[in-house]
Amino acid sequence: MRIVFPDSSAKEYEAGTTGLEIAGDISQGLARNALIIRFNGDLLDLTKPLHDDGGIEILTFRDEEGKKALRHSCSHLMASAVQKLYPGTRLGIGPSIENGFYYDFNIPEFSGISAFERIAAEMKRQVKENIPFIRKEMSFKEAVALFCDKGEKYKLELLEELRDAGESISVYIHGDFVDLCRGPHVPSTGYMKHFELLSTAGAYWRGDEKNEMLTRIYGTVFDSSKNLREHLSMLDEAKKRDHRKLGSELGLFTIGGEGGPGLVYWLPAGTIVREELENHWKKAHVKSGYQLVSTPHIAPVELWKTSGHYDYYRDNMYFLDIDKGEYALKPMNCPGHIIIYKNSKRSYRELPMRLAELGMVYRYEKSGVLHGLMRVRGFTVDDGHIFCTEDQIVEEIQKVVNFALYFLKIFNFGYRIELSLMDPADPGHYAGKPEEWKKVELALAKALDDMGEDYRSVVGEAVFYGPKIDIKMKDALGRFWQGPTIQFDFNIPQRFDLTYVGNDGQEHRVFMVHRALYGSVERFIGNLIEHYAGNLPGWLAPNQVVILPIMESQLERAEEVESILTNLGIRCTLDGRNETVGYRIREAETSKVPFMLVIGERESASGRVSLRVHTEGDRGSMKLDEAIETIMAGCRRPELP
RNA sequence: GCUGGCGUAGCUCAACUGGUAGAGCAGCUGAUUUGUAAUCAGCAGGUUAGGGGUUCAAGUCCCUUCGCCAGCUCCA
Repeated sequence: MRIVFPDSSAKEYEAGTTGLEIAGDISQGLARNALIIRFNGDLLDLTKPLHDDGGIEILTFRDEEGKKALRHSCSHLMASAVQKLYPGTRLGIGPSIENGFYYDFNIPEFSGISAFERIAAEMKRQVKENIPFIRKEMSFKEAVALFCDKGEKYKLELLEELRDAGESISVYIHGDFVDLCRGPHVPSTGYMKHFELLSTAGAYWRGDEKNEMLTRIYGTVFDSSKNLREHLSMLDEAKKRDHRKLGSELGLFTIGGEGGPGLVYWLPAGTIVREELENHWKKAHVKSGYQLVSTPHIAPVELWKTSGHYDYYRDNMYFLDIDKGEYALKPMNCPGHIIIYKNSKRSYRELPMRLAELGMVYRYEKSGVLHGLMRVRGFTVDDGHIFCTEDQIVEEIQKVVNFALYFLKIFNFGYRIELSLMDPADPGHYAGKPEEWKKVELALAKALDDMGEDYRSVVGEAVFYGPKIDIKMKDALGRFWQGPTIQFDFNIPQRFDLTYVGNDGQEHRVFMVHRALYGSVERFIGNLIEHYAGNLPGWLAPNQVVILPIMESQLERAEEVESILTNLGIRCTLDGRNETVGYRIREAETSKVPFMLVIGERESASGRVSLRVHTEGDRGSMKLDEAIETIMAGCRRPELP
């Protein structure tokens, strides 16, 4: 048979040769690293004998599919260990996921995380034994008989769904363990030397809260102990950067408890961070052609009926009775901006009209989903609504994407753009006419194409009221977060009958775009804290400089320096406490103050200071002006767009 | 919301199978006058999340409410 390689070179092999043998023919190293193959587009086991001509790709841990196969194989390995140690364990599902795998079980008398050691020991034993994974194909009936025999009720339920698929059913066997599985798998258990069991949690069977709760065990596996160690230390680092921990250590905010779950109380230091972010946001928006507005926190329920929120978002809203009317706390800012738009008859000459507000919204979120600043019940959306004509769409989208990227650049976030489009199979689900959708979808794509931005189109991901562009931001640990979002809206202009008078004297339906760049100010600050590990850039640091006189005799000079810095708009504090310099420096370092000015006898007499930079250390003695210059540069606010 | 875990001083954590709470840090007071990540001493701090129950006796066992954490589900 003729085998073609990815570089389009080709070679003849005898029929029945396996992927592993072909890999070995290329190099020993490749054979060692190979996990599975892609053959004529199908992912197959390395050990499967090949019979036809075709294109082969040998996949290793560096390939996404190879990684998945190893992790999925490891979930089988773990399941076999669990089933051996806990007889009577019924298997749920055990897929690979980003960064690892899990398996859901119904385990009788499971002892939680303390069982990990035993499970891991059994897994290691099997790794050492290097048991081969054997694929076996069988008819639907045979498979039912097999799993029925084993009492695997969940597997039988999964099988039911394959009943009419008509394909033959495949199972994978290693040792005594059998699992319903499409594959592919790595050749044997010996491939999973570098695994780690991570955590356990409850999970509903098939993700449905009406079903029974199974025990889920999470783990991960890598191709080398180095990579495993790196991943584990990344998890460790993420834990250290947890914004909830840093937020309370740095005195930025407090959430929940007596103050109510999911409600954020900004402490003075955290308020400075917020104010700086918001002020910069406002300036940047004014400069970019937005008009700032402000709307109330509550509005009559009729407004929410008109907007449609009452129908589809009621369960997440808070209601209150005032006089004889019913009101709702705003879960979104758009209806408020609509009222402002509708305040007078609008001319095409006023468009595009860009309204922006840092608007606090309240949404009922289920108690279990609340998480620090990332998921709360009251938060500030940096909302903007653009009203424009059809001709202006492309340009407005480009402007707003650029504007969003400007904000990510300020903080050195990476990014990835997603364009969410309608599902053409289900046009009834969406507001607006399909031909309008097409037009706008093309306009969004054109806007991105013209800018030369890479993006991924996701069909069927659009919300019902319009297509959208989501920008996911990538932080210092390589994690992606929900970032700026730009959403087209066919629904609201229609519901509120939003129009403008064109140059033809006729009324036209206005086009509307919602956009948020920080998303939620609260969540964004959470992201910033984790991204910077609490070492916020100078302009955001609540306290920018600590002034440290060494002895009481330098207190007067220290006060002079303090007032000089304060007059320059630098946030500084004087720490003249009766403590050693070492002690006060340590405290300034742990509270992550970017700069320290130490003033001793030598400096005091000569108008100098000794500058120390957070995490870097002592910069030595210098003229006050020189230190101020360094401090001002380190605390400079970002350039406006 | 669901499942599980947890809740002891401002923070981090102790208190064996039930025998009426203890330390470090922070705080306060004093001594010390300090040269780049913790000077010393003293003092104070708790209805053990709230409520109810079992017991001679509850931080510890049971019930319940609240909150927090992990995961699931959800996320216009």
